[in-house]
Amino acid sequence: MGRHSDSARERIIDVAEQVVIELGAGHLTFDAVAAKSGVSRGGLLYHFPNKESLLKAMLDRHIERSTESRMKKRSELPEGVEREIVAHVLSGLERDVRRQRVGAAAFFALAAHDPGLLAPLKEQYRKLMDQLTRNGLRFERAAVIALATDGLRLAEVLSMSPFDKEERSRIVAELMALAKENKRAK
Amino acid sequence: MGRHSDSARERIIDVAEQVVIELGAGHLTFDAVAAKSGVSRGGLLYHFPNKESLLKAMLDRHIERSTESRMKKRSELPEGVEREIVAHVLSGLERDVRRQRVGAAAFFALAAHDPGLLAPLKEQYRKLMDQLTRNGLRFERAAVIALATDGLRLAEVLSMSPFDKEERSRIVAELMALAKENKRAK
DNA sequence: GTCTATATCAAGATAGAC
DNA sequence: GTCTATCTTGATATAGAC
Repeated sequence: MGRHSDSARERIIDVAEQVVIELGAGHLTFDAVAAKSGVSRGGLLYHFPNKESLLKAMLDRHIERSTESRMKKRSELPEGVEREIVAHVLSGLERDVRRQRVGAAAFFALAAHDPGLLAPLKEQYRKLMDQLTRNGLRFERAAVIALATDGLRLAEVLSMSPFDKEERSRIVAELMALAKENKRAK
Repeated sequence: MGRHSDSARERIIDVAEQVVIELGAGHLTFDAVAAKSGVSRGGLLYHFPNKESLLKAMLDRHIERSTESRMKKRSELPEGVEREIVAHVLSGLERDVRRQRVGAAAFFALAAHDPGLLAPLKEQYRKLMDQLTRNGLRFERAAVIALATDGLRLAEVLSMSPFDKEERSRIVAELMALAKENKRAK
């Protein structure tokens, strides 16, 4: 990476994300991306030989962004046992639902196409767990908090979360309490 | 419902589930179902005028089964504050991954097709929360445990759970402990 | 109530010009 | 590196026979 051709690639991914946001994952087609980007289908296929490669690129970008977002949150938090898990919760539940939706869309599209393509995420999750427990947070506690965070984000991304604003705050507060409580109990 | 034509409908849904299990959600087509069921495409379309209606039927069945499974577990458990949540955790994480996968597939296919179709699940989840907290379990605690359960199931259904058998047991044990601890703290 | 046959259409992918 | 044109496939839907 680093060539100037990257910009075209990146621009195409931008447009693909737009399409997903506006039309939904099921309507992400080369045609739609071509129309919106000004690039022809053939042009697109130079950069992404098939749809799978485009979806992978979208997923990769989402992973990168998620990690960046988490690191940013982390840098704003004081040191301590719960620093990593709190960064995960807060960055995972940030209020930019649109952005989350894009990642989820690539995710679902890949899951439908070939679940095997999600394998890299397993490795990713493993690394996350390592980081979360690095400072002494109990493994089980870290896992439960991380899983609940991801479950809530999933529900919200799919607009099927039944929780109102106040209930959501209470849930987030509970996650925080569980992260800290563990520290004391140690 | 209750007509004898129901059996044909049910059989078609059975086959559709089979296809999803064997080929993946992305390859669920009328053609594939027709080939496997002996019923022609035209015959299928009599029962399900379009793919969306088939997916909805699959999702409905999955919801029914999940509820049944939870109620069954519930009946095996002693009374107590944590009875409902424990039934949810245990039935949600039961080891029949194949069955879970079918529900998830219909779920993802609907999410890709039109996320709005998942709206009924919001109501469903609301009802679940009501049941979980009926016996005095704190709302936030119930939500966190339920969300973590669902997050773990999602990861497992997509074969992206990084946890081995022993780690999984520890996570489940932690969920149980959180359900009971809450009781004591009350 | 279930089938055959067929129409329509859109998507992914290819080949080769510029 | 990007384009046009074209090929192939397969999914959805319709009409009407049995």
